[in-house]
Amino acid sequence: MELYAERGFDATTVAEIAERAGLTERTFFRHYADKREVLFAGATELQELLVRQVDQAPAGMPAMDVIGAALTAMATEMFAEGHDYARQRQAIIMANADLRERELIKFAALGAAVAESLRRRGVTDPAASLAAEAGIAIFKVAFERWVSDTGQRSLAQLMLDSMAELRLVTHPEELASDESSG
Amino acid sequence: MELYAERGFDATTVAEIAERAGLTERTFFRHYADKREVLFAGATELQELLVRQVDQAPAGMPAMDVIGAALTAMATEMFAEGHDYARQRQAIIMANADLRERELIKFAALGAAVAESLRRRGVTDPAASLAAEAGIAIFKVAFERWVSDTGQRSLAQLMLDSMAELRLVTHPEELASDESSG
DNA sequence: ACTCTGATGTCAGTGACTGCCATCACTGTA
DNA sequence: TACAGTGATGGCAGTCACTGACATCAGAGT
Repeated sequence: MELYAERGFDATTVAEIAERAGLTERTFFRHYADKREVLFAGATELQELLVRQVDQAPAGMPAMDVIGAALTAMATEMFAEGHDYARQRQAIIMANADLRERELIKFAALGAAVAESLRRRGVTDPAASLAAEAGIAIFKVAFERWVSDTGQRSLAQLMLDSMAELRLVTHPEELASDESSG
Repeated sequence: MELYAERGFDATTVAEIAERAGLTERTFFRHYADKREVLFAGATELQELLVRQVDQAPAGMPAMDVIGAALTAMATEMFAEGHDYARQRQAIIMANADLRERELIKFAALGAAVAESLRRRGVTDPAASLAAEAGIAIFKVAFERWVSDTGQRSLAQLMLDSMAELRLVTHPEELASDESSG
């Protein structure tokens, strides 16, 4: 992380990382599948947490409500890791095309895992996929705001906001008077 | 494409591709940014077509309707490339993690471009992003079905189906009697 | 014949990643 | 203590994607 922040991702060699970490290049690749994985090590925990939330949601709850509850729960529990750390990591990721790719694959894996969890709840197949994708979209928007924001609002709150906005988009006939002000 | 299909993506070296194509390895990299790009060369055209459709949609049309019209138009115009070719390419892509990553980045670029196009129409920022993401989700589901299907139904029809299903997920209160039968 | 330009070939190099084998710390067993 | 097994690590050589620098060559214009 230090080296990536100092000189950028591309300009950092695995040999340098290994040296700074006090181990061999060979050993580095035994811990991380590739150079990028250093930045995405926590993604699996995040996925497990989200899936657990969906699995444990009360039966009969509508799919999007389950998603919403899981997302806000994740936002509260998970991102105690710190706003600054998340921001630095995100800056590194956004500065490099390969890292952006890897981030997308992580999101996709998240979506797939959530969809599978929804299916376990009895949600039918297209609905499960679409609800999961919508959830990921909500998460992306909220997370992006949280990172680029000065840090005033909590990730959980931003998650709720972005969820409400998705409803506005897909249910335009429900809107009262919000259209002209947004 | 031949080599990828014959012996797999990983087992195919750029040197082999260059030899089969009758050119140098160096020249290959002048045409394609990397080894994967061979399979995604057509993605830019697809993106331009989609953006053009959104840009040219009548003013005042709701965002999701614009997306829907653009997607079906794209489905009709674009995928005259052939079902078999698309299926072979998709098999190659799904068999390799790096290729799946690249596909996701292409989808993300598509989404970003569509969102930008929606913003040019005056759609406000969160709505534009979310509508675009929803459009991509619709496209993914429809495309996946089209590829894995025996080829009976057109991509355009599958696109309409998946779009209707997204509405069902996000507007559960509208459903008439479909829930128990799906 | 000359020049300019763009596409290609040639060559050497960097760096990510892998396979193979030796080493070493640690654990359980006699 | 001695011994064997196991898991993590180091060391080393190799493959291969990808890049930069330079030479070459074909075609267009003059």
